[in-house]
Amino acid sequence: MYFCERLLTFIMNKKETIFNVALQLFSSQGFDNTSTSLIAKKAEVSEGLIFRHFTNKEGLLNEILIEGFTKIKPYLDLIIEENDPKKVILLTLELPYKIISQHREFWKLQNNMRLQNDKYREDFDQNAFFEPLDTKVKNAFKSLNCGNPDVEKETFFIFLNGLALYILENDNNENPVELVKNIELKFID
Amino acid sequence: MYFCERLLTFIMNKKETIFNVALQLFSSQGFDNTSTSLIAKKAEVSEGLIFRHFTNKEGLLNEILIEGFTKIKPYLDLIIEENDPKKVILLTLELPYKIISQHREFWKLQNNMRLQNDKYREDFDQNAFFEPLDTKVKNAFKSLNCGNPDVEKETFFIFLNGLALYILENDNNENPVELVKNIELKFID
DNA sequence: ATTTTATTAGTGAGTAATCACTTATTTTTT
DNA sequence: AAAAAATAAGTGATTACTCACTAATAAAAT
Repeated sequence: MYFCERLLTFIMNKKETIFNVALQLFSSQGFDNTSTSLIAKKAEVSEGLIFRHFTNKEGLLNEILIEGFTKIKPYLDLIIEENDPKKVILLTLELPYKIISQHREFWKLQNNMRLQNDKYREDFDQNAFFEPLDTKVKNAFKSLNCGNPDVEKETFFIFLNGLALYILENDNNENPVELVKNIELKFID
Repeated sequence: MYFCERLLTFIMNKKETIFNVALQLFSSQGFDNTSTSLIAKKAEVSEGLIFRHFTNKEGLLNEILIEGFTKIKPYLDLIIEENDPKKVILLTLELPYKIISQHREFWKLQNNMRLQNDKYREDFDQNAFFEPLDTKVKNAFKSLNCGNPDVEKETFFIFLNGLALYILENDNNENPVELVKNIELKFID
Protein backbone atom coordinates (compact mmCIF):
# COMPACT_ATOMS: atom_id res chain seq x y z
CA MET A 1 0.00 0.00 0.00
CA TYR A 2 2.41 2.66 1.19
CA PHE A 3 5.14 1.05 -0.82
CA CYS A 4 2.86 1.47 -3.78
CA GLU A 5 2.52 5.23 -3.19
CA ARG A 6 6.27 5.53 -2.82
CA LEU A 7 6.76 3.73 -6.10
CA LEU A 8 4.22 6.04 -7.74
CA THR A 9 6.10 9.06 -6.49
CA PHE A 10 9.28 7.69 -7.97
CA ILE A 11 7.90 7.41 -11.48
CA MET A 12 5.41 10.26 -11.26
CA ASN A 13 5.96 13.68 -9.78
CA LYS A 14 4.32 14.59 -6.50
CA LYS A 15 1.55 16.56 -8.13
CA GLU A 16 0.43 13.46 -10.00
CA THR A 17 0.64 11.43 -6.80
CA ILE A 18 -1.64 13.88 -5.02
CA PHE A 19 -3.98 13.77 -8.00
CA ASN A 20 -4.22 9.99 -8.02
CA VAL A 21 -4.54 9.57 -4.27
CA ALA A 22 -7.27 12.21 -4.18
CA LEU A 23 -9.16 10.53 -7.04
CA GLN A 24 -9.04 7.23 -5.21
CA LEU A 25 -10.17 8.72 -1.90
CA PHE A 26 -12.83 11.03 -3.32
CA SER A 27 -14.42 8.19 -5.27
CA SER A 28 -14.28 5.63 -2.47
CA GLN A 29 -15.29 7.72 0.54
CA GLY A 30 -16.71 10.91 -0.96
CA PHE A 31 -15.35 14.42 -1.46
CA ASP A 32 -16.76 15.88 1.75
CA ASN A 33 -15.60 12.94 3.83
CA THR A 34 -12.00 13.14 2.57
CA SER A 35 -9.72 15.61 4.36
CA THR A 36 -6.72 17.26 2.77
CA SER A 37 -4.60 16.00 5.64
CA LEU A 38 -5.48 12.39 4.75
CA ILE A 39 -4.67 12.98 1.09
CA ALA A 40 -1.28 14.41 2.08
CA LYS A 41 -0.59 11.52 4.42
CA LYS A 42 -1.45 8.85 1.84
CA ALA A 43 0.44 10.64 -0.92
CA GLU A 44 3.38 11.12 1.45
CA VAL A 45 3.69 14.82 0.79
CA SER A 46 3.21 17.87 2.96
CA GLU A 47 -0.33 19.14 3.19
CA GLY A 48 0.75 22.56 1.96
CA LEU A 49 1.83 21.13 -1.37
CA ILE A 50 -1.78 20.30 -2.21
CA PHE A 51 -2.64 23.97 -2.03
CA ARG A 52 0.49 25.06 -3.90
CA HIS A 53 -0.52 22.88 -6.86
CA PHE A 54 -4.31 23.05 -6.75
CA THR A 55 -5.13 26.33 -4.94
CA ASN A 56 -7.77 24.68 -2.77
CA LYS A 57 -9.61 21.41 -2.21
CA GLU A 58 -12.22 22.29 -4.79
CA GLY A 59 -9.50 23.12 -7.32
CA LEU A 60 -8.13 19.62 -6.84
CA LEU A 61 -11.58 18.16 -7.44
CA ASN A 62 -12.06 20.27 -10.56
CA GLU A 63 -8.77 19.16 -12.11
CA ILE A 64 -9.71 15.55 -11.48
CA LEU A 65 -13.13 15.97 -13.05
CA ILE A 66 -11.89 17.91 -16.07
CA GLU A 67 -9.23 15.31 -16.83
CA GLY A 68 -11.83 12.57 -16.44
CA PHE A 69 -14.23 14.10 -18.91
CA THR A 70 -11.38 14.84 -21.30
CA LYS A 71 -10.36 11.19 -21.25
CA ILE A 72 -13.91 10.05 -21.86
CA LYS A 73 -14.67 12.44 -24.69
CA PRO A 74 -12.99 10.29 -27.39
CA TYR A 75 -15.35 7.40 -26.59
CA LEU A 76 -18.27 9.66 -27.52
CA ASP A 77 -16.58 11.07 -30.64
CA LEU A 78 -16.12 7.57 -31.98
CA ILE A 79 -19.88 7.09 -31.95
CA ILE A 80 -20.63 10.53 -33.34
CA GLU A 81 -18.54 9.68 -36.41
CA GLU A 82 -20.47 6.47 -37.02
CA ASN A 83 -23.08 6.66 -39.81
CA ASP A 84 -24.88 3.33 -39.61
CA PRO A 85 -27.81 3.94 -37.21
CA LYS A 86 -27.86 0.36 -35.97
CA LYS A 87 -24.17 0.57 -35.14
CA VAL A 88 -24.77 3.83 -33.29
CA ILE A 89 -27.20 2.07 -30.98
CA LEU A 90 -24.89 -0.91 -30.52
CA LEU A 91 -21.81 1.17 -29.82
CA THR A 92 -23.71 3.36 -27.36
CA LEU A 93 -24.88 0.28 -25.51
CA GLU A 94 -21.27 -0.77 -25.11
CA LEU A 95 -20.31 2.65 -23.80
CA PRO A 96 -21.03 2.12 -20.07
CA TYR A 97 -18.77 -0.91 -19.79
CA LYS A 98 -16.05 0.66 -21.92
CA ILE A 99 -15.97 3.81 -19.83
CA ILE A 100 -16.40 2.32 -16.38
CA SER A 101 -14.05 -0.62 -16.82
CA GLN A 102 -11.26 1.82 -17.62
CA HIS A 103 -12.24 4.87 -15.57
CA ARG A 104 -14.19 3.37 -12.69
CA GLU A 105 -12.99 5.74 -9.99
CA PHE A 106 -13.65 8.85 -12.03
CA TRP A 107 -17.07 7.63 -13.07
CA LYS A 108 -18.08 6.80 -9.53
CA LEU A 109 -16.91 10.23 -8.39
CA GLN A 110 -18.72 12.16 -11.09
CA ASN A 111 -21.83 10.07 -10.56
CA ASN A 112 -21.89 10.86 -6.85
CA MET A 113 -21.16 14.55 -7.41
CA ARG A 114 -23.92 14.81 -9.99
CA LEU A 115 -26.52 13.32 -7.69
CA GLN A 116 -25.54 15.20 -4.61
CA ASN A 117 -23.94 18.53 -5.29
CA ASP A 118 -25.90 21.39 -6.81
CA LYS A 119 -22.86 23.58 -7.50
CA TYR A 120 -21.24 20.68 -9.35
CA ARG A 121 -24.27 20.40 -11.60
CA GLU A 122 -23.70 24.01 -12.67
CA ASP A 123 -19.99 23.61 -13.30
CA PHE A 124 -20.22 20.26 -15.06
CA ASP A 125 -23.45 20.00 -17.00
CA GLN A 126 -23.73 16.33 -17.88
CA ASN A 127 -26.64 16.99 -20.23
CA ALA A 128 -24.47 19.39 -22.24
CA PHE A 129 -21.61 16.88 -22.31
CA PHE A 130 -23.79 14.09 -23.65
CA GLU A 131 -25.95 16.29 -25.89
CA PRO A 132 -24.14 15.35 -29.15
CA LEU A 133 -24.60 11.66 -28.41
CA ASP A 134 -28.17 12.36 -27.39
CA THR A 135 -29.15 13.80 -30.77
CA LYS A 136 -27.07 11.19 -32.57
CA VAL A 137 -29.06 8.41 -30.91
CA LYS A 138 -32.34 10.20 -31.54
CA ASN A 139 -31.52 10.48 -35.25
CA ALA A 140 -30.51 6.84 -35.29
CA PHE A 141 -33.94 5.84 -34.01
CA LYS A 142 -35.50 8.17 -36.56
CA SER A 143 -33.56 6.43 -39.34
CA LEU A 144 -34.71 3.07 -38.05
CA ASN A 145 -38.33 4.22 -38.54
CA CYS A 146 -39.09 4.00 -34.87
CA GLY A 147 -42.62 5.02 -33.88
CA ASN A 148 -41.69 7.85 -31.55
CA PRO A 149 -37.92 8.45 -31.77
CA ASP A 150 -37.96 10.99 -28.96
CA VAL A 151 -39.59 8.65 -26.46
CA GLU A 152 -37.49 5.74 -27.69
CA LYS A 153 -34.30 7.75 -27.26
CA GLU A 154 -35.30 8.81 -23.75
CA THR A 155 -36.16 5.22 -22.88
CA PHE A 156 -32.83 4.14 -24.28
CA PHE A 157 -30.90 6.57 -22.10
CA ILE A 158 -32.85 5.57 -19.03
CA PHE A 159 -31.71 2.06 -19.77
CA LEU A 160 -28.15 3.23 -20.32
CA ASN A 161 -28.05 4.99 -16.96
CA GLY A 162 -29.40 1.90 -15.26
CA LEU A 163 -26.78 -0.20 -16.98
CA ALA A 164 -24.01 2.17 -15.92
CA LEU A 165 -25.24 1.95 -12.33
CA TYR A 166 -25.28 -1.85 -12.57
CA ILE A 167 -21.71 -2.01 -13.83
CA LEU A 168 -20.59 0.53 -11.23
CA GLU A 169 -22.04 -1.55 -8.42
CA ASN A 170 -20.45 -4.79 -9.59
CA ASP A 171 -16.92 -4.05 -8.53
CA ASN A 172 -15.53 -6.86 -10.66
CA ASN A 173 -14.80 -5.60 -14.16
CA GLU A 174 -16.90 -8.20 -15.89
CA ASN A 175 -18.46 -7.36 -19.25
CA PRO A 176 -22.22 -7.99 -18.94
CA VAL A 177 -22.51 -9.22 -22.53
CA GLU A 178 -25.63 -11.28 -21.92
CA LEU A 179 -27.52 -8.36 -20.44
CA VAL A 180 -26.40 -5.98 -23.17
CA LYS A 181 -27.54 -8.51 -25.81
CA ASN A 182 -30.91 -8.72 -24.12
CA ILE A 183 -31.26 -4.95 -24.04
CA GLU A 184 -30.16 -4.75 -27.66
CA LEU A 185 -33.10 -6.93 -28.73
CA LYS A 186 -35.51 -4.47 -27.14
CA PHE A 187 -34.31 -1.59 -29.29
CA ILE A 188 -33.29 -3.22 -32.57
CA ASP A 189 -35.18 -5.99 -34.31
CA MET B 1 -38.69 29.52 5.62
CA TYR B 2 -37.98 30.04 9.29
CA PHE B 3 -41.62 30.78 9.86
CA CYS B 4 -42.31 27.41 8.36
CA GLU B 5 -40.01 25.63 10.82
CA ARG B 6 -41.65 27.51 13.66
CA LEU B 7 -45.04 26.39 12.45
CA LEU B 8 -43.78 22.83 12.21
CA THR B 9 -42.55 22.97 15.79
CA PHE B 10 -45.95 24.16 16.90
CA ILE B 11 -47.81 21.19 15.44
CA MET B 12 -45.01 18.64 15.77
CA ASN B 13 -42.75 18.11 18.73
CA LYS B 14 -39.13 19.19 18.57
CA LYS B 15 -37.84 15.68 17.90
CA GLU B 16 -39.93 15.50 14.75
CA THR B 17 -38.73 18.95 13.70
CA ILE B 18 -35.11 17.85 14.03
CA PHE B 19 -35.95 14.69 12.10
CA ASN B 20 -37.55 16.57 9.21
CA VAL B 21 -34.93 19.30 9.00
CA ALA B 22 -32.17 16.69 9.02
CA LEU B 23 -33.87 14.67 6.29
CA GLN B 24 -34.17 17.76 4.13
CA LEU B 25 -30.54 18.79 4.69
CA PHE B 26 -29.04 15.30 4.40
CA SER B 27 -30.80 14.70 1.10
CA SER B 28 -30.08 18.09 -0.42
CA GLN B 29 -26.47 18.65 0.63
CA GLY B 30 -25.29 15.24 1.82
CA PHE B 31 -24.80 13.68 5.25
CA ASP B 32 -21.11 14.52 5.58
CA ASN B 33 -21.63 18.09 4.44
CA THR B 34 -24.40 18.75 6.98
CA SER B 35 -23.31 19.78 10.48
CA THR B 36 -25.35 19.18 13.59
CA SER B 37 -25.07 22.89 14.39
CA LEU B 38 -26.81 23.76 11.11
CA ILE B 39 -29.56 21.24 11.79
CA ALA B 40 -30.10 22.76 15.22
CA LYS B 41 -30.13 26.28 13.81
CA LYS B 42 -32.66 25.48 11.07
CA ALA B 43 -34.83 23.46 13.43
CA GLU B 44 -34.58 26.28 15.98
CA VAL B 45 -33.57 23.99 18.80
CA SER B 46 -30.40 23.70 20.84
CA GLU B 47 -27.70 21.51 19.35
CA GLY B 48 -27.62 19.33 22.46
CA LEU B 49 -31.21 18.27 21.93
CA ILE B 50 -30.20 16.41 18.81
CA PHE B 51 -27.91 14.19 20.86
CA ARG B 52 -30.45 13.74 23.62
CA HIS B 53 -33.00 12.39 21.13
CA PHE B 54 -30.76 10.57 18.65
CA THR B 55 -27.57 9.74 20.62
CA ASN B 56 -25.32 10.90 17.78
CA LYS B 57 -25.38 12.14 14.21
CA GLU B 58 -25.33 8.63 12.82
CA GLY B 59 -28.24 7.67 15.08
CA LEU B 60 -30.24 10.50 13.55
CA LEU B 61 -29.39 9.23 10.08
CA ASN B 62 -30.37 5.68 11.01
CA GLU B 63 -33.76 6.70 12.37
CA ILE B 64 -34.42 8.62 9.16
CA LEU B 65 -33.44 5.67 6.99
CA ILE B 66 -35.35 3.09 9.01
CA GLU B 67 -38.52 5.15 8.92
CA GLY B 68 -38.05 5.67 5.19
CA PHE B 69 -37.76 1.98 4.45
CA THR B 70 -40.66 1.23 6.78
CA LYS B 71 -42.87 3.66 4.89
CA ILE B 72 -41.87 2.17 1.57
CA LYS B 73 -42.32 -1.46 2.56
CA PRO B 74 -46.14 -1.46 1.99
CA TYR B 75 -45.59 -0.48 -1.66
CA LEU B 76 -43.62 -3.68 -2.13
CA ASP B 77 -46.04 -5.85 -0.17
CA LEU B 78 -48.86 -4.75 -2.45
CA ILE B 79 -47.00 -6.23 -5.40
CA ILE B 80 -45.97 -9.38 -3.55
CA GLU B 81 -49.64 -10.15 -2.90
CA GLU B 82 -50.51 -9.80 -6.59
CA ASN B 83 -50.96 -13.10 -8.45
CA ASP B 84 -51.38 -12.04 -12.07
CA PRO B 85 -47.81 -12.03 -13.51
CA LYS B 86 -48.58 -9.27 -16.00
CA LYS B 87 -49.90 -7.08 -13.23
CA VAL B 88 -46.78 -7.76 -11.19
CA ILE B 89 -44.67 -6.30 -13.99
CA LEU B 90 -46.98 -3.34 -14.48
CA LEU B 91 -47.20 -2.51 -10.78
CA THR B 92 -43.44 -2.80 -10.37
CA LEU B 93 -42.94 -0.40 -13.27
CA GLU B 94 -45.10 2.13 -11.48
CA LEU B 95 -43.12 1.70 -8.27
CA PRO B 96 -40.38 4.29 -8.89
CA TYR B 97 -42.82 7.14 -9.47
CA LYS B 98 -45.05 6.07 -6.62
CA ILE B 99 -42.18 5.94 -4.16
CA ILE B 100 -40.21 8.98 -5.28
CA SER B 101 -43.15 11.33 -5.76
CA GLN B 102 -44.12 10.75 -2.15
CA HIS B 103 -40.75 10.13 -0.51
CA ARG B 104 -38.37 12.07 -2.74
CA GLU B 105 -36.03 13.31 -0.01
CA PHE B 106 -35.68 9.91 1.60
CA TRP B 107 -35.10 8.21 -1.73
CA LYS B 108 -32.44 10.70 -2.76
CA LEU B 109 -30.71 10.25 0.59
CA GLN B 110 -30.72 6.46 0.54
CA ASN B 111 -29.61 6.50 -3.08
CA ASN B 112 -26.61 8.68 -2.29
CA MET B 113 -25.72 6.69 0.80
CA ARG B 114 -25.88 3.44 -1.11
CA LEU B 115 -23.54 4.66 -3.82
CA GLN B 116 -21.03 6.29 -1.56
CA ASN B 117 -20.89 4.80 1.87
CA ASP B 118 -19.55 1.30 2.44
CA LYS B 119 -20.68 1.10 6.06
CA TYR B 120 -24.19 2.06 5.00
CA ARG B 121 -24.26 -0.80 2.52
CA GLU B 122 -23.65 -3.17 5.42
CA ASP B 123 -26.32 -1.69 7.68
CA PHE B 124 -28.95 -1.30 4.97
CA ASP B 125 -28.64 -4.04 2.39
CA GLN B 126 -30.80 -2.87 -0.48
CA ASN B 127 -30.56 -6.23 -2.19
CA ALA B 128 -32.02 -7.90 0.88
CA PHE B 129 -34.79 -5.32 1.10
CA PHE B 130 -35.83 -5.81 -2.53
CA GLU B 131 -35.20 -9.56 -2.61
CA PRO B 132 -38.90 -10.56 -2.24
CA LEU B 133 -39.84 -8.30 -5.14
CA ASP B 134 -36.85 -9.60 -7.07
CA THR B 135 -38.02 -13.23 -6.95
CA LYS B 136 -41.62 -12.17 -7.48
CA VAL B 137 -40.66 -10.45 -10.75
CA LYS B 138 -38.49 -13.37 -11.79
CA ASN B 139 -41.39 -15.78 -11.27
CA ALA B 140 -43.67 -13.42 -13.17
CA PHE B 141 -41.36 -13.58 -16.19
CA LYS B 142 -41.21 -17.35 -15.79
CA SER B 143 -45.02 -17.52 -15.87
CA LEU B 144 -45.07 -15.38 -18.99
CA ASN B 145 -42.91 -17.99 -20.72
CA CYS B 146 -40.01 -15.65 -21.16
CA GLY B 147 -36.92 -17.12 -22.80
CA ASN B 148 -34.49 -16.50 -20.01
CA PRO B 149 -36.42 -15.23 -16.96
CA ASP B 150 -33.26 -14.57 -14.99
CA VAL B 151 -31.71 -12.33 -17.61
CA GLU B 152 -35.06 -10.69 -18.31
CA LYS B 153 -35.55 -9.95 -14.63
CA GLU B 154 -32.05 -8.48 -14.33
CA THR B 155 -32.66 -6.37 -17.43
CA PHE B 156 -35.96 -5.24 -15.96
CA PHE B 157 -34.34 -4.07 -12.74
CA ILE B 158 -31.62 -2.27 -14.61
CA PHE B 159 -34.40 -0.42 -16.34
CA LEU B 160 -36.17 0.23 -13.07
CA ASN B 161 -33.05 1.73 -11.51
CA GLY B 162 -32.56 3.94 -14.56
CA LEU B 163 -36.16 5.04 -14.34
CA ALA B 164 -35.83 5.84 -10.65
CA LEU B 165 -32.76 7.94 -11.41
CA TYR B 166 -34.66 9.74 -14.16
CA ILE B 167 -37.55 10.60 -11.87
CA LEU B 168 -35.17 11.63 -9.10
CA GLU B 169 -33.37 14.06 -11.39
CA ASN B 170 -36.57 15.66 -12.67
CA ASP B 171 -37.41 17.68 -9.60
CA ASN B 172 -40.95 18.31 -10.79
CA ASN B 173 -43.21 15.50 -9.63
CA GLU B 174 -44.49 14.64 -13.08
CA ASN B 175 -45.61 11.09 -13.80
CA PRO B 176 -43.63 9.86 -16.85
CA VAL B 177 -46.56 7.81 -18.17
CA GLU B 178 -45.41 7.88 -21.79
CA LEU B 179 -41.98 6.52 -20.89
CA VAL B 180 -43.40 3.84 -18.63
CA LYS B 181 -45.80 2.77 -21.39
CA ASN B 182 -42.88 2.50 -23.79
CA ILE B 183 -40.87 0.42 -21.34
CA GLU B 184 -43.90 -1.76 -20.68
CA LEU B 185 -44.08 -2.74 -24.35
CA LYS B 186 -40.51 -4.02 -24.17
CA PHE B 187 -41.32 -6.50 -21.41
CA ILE B 188 -44.91 -7.51 -22.10
CA ASP B 189 -46.38 -8.18 -25.51
C1' DA C 1 31.80 27.56 -18.39
C1' DT C 2 30.63 29.70 -14.19
C1' DT C 3 28.33 32.62 -11.43
C1' DT C 4 24.06 35.26 -10.52
C1' DT C 5 19.19 35.65 -10.61
C1' DA C 6 14.57 33.95 -10.88
C1' DT C 7 11.27 30.39 -10.67
C1' DT C 8 9.31 26.38 -9.06
C1' DA C 9 8.72 22.53 -5.73
C1' DG C 10 8.36 21.31 -1.24
C1' DT C 11 8.15 21.55 3.92
C1' DG C 12 6.51 22.01 8.78
C1' DA C 13 4.50 24.71 11.96
C1' DG C 14 1.10 27.34 12.44
C1' DT C 15 -4.03 29.74 11.98
C1' DA C 16 -9.08 30.59 13.04
C1' DA C 17 -13.10 28.21 12.34
C1' DT C 18 -15.82 24.37 12.66
C1' DC C 19 -16.75 19.67 13.88
C1' DA C 20 -19.40 16.08 16.76
C1' DC C 21 -20.32 15.66 21.21
C1' DT C 22 -20.67 16.54 26.67
C1' DT C 23 -21.79 18.67 30.95
C1' DA C 24 -24.17 21.63 33.98
C1' DT C 25 -28.10 24.20 34.44
C1' DT C 26 -32.73 25.81 33.64
C1' DT C 27 -37.47 25.27 32.01
C1' DT C 28 -41.54 22.58 31.36
C1' DT C 29 -44.52 18.78 32.21
C1' DT C 30 -46.56 15.47 34.98
C1' DA D 1 -41.66 17.50 44.07
C1' DA D 2 -39.85 14.41 40.62
C1' DA D 3 -38.98 13.49 35.94
C1' DA D 4 -38.44 14.82 31.38
C1' DA D 5 -37.35 18.19 27.94
C1' DA D 6 -34.57 21.73 26.56
C1' DT D 7 -30.88 25.02 26.76
C1' DA D 8 -26.27 27.35 27.14
C1' DA D 9 -21.76 26.93 27.55
C1' DG D 10 -18.49 24.44 27.14
C1' DT D 11 -14.78 20.25 25.39
C1' DG D 12 -10.81 18.40 22.48
C1' DA D 13 -10.14 17.08 17.92
C1' DT D 14 -10.14 18.12 13.17
C1' DT D 15 -10.99 21.05 9.31
C1' DA D 16 -9.32 23.74 5.10
C1' DC D 17 -5.95 26.71 4.46
C1' DT D 18 -1.73 30.13 5.25
C1' DC D 19 2.76 31.41 6.36
C1' DA D 20 7.72 31.78 6.47
C1' DC D 21 11.05 29.35 4.87
C1' DT D 22 14.39 25.93 2.35
C1' DA D 23 15.91 22.92 -1.62
C1' DA D 24 16.07 22.13 -6.37
C1' DT D 25 15.87 23.52 -10.93
C1' DA D 26 15.98 26.66 -14.80
C1' DA D 27 17.23 31.17 -17.16
C1' DA D 28 20.16 34.92 -17.74
C1' DA D 29 24.34 37.38 -17.36
C1' DT D 30 29.01 37.51 -17.02
